[in-house]
Amino acid sequence: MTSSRRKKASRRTSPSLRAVYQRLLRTYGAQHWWPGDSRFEIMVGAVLTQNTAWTNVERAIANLKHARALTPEAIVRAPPRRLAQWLKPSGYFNVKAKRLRNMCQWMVEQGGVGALARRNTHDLRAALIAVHGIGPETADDIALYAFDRPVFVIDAYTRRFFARLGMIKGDEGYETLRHMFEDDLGADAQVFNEYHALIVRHGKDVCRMRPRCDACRFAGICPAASTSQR
DNA sequence: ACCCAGGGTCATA
DNA sequence: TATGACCATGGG
Repeated sequence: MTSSRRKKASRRTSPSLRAVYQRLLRTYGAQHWWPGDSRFEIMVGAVLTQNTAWTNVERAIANLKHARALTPEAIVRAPPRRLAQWLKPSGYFNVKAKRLRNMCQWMVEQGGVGALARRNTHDLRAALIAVHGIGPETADDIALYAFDRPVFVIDAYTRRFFARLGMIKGDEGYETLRHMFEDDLGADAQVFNEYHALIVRHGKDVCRMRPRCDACRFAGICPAASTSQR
């Protein structure tokens, strides 16, 4: 502890989650998530995009549409072989065929999309996670983007991004982070919707936790750029 | 040729 | 609790 003066508070006050959000929004504009024409299509996309590039998911969904199989009933009815074939472009097609069928079977049992929409957020989330093949992130994608619930989605981009900003460690548990964000921002589905989409957009663009990150500097939120760039 | 993508499950230790 | 293997296609 030298006697040298230190800057008050911190040398650079950690940006608030709100401030980061505004930054991203100004930089990239509204993302209009989730791509999809119906609640069900969004649910299907959430399962198919697990560890998979979205462009591949679009092809699989197009296959389902052309086969007129984009309903829970049609998917439950479809021969497993055929379903896997439709899903082929999205990768992991054998696994995803089962997961998608599990979800659709569950939906039919629960009374369909309309019945799900009437459930409270907590129950809906728990029920989704209970489906084999739907983990916390996929469940939250569905809760937020298909059912407009104020649930903050935590994904790899979110961890990397905020860890880089020094706002989290990065290895916290899923629920820990989710509550952290939700408590800070307040339950606002519209903000959560846009925020997560912007984080993904920013991450997809350039930011991959490299020594240099042009996207972060462009957005003015890179820690390394805080002194030099605006 | 290599790396990775809008994860989740299962088997080990 | 915490790693590692596995799933599989398509784009950079």
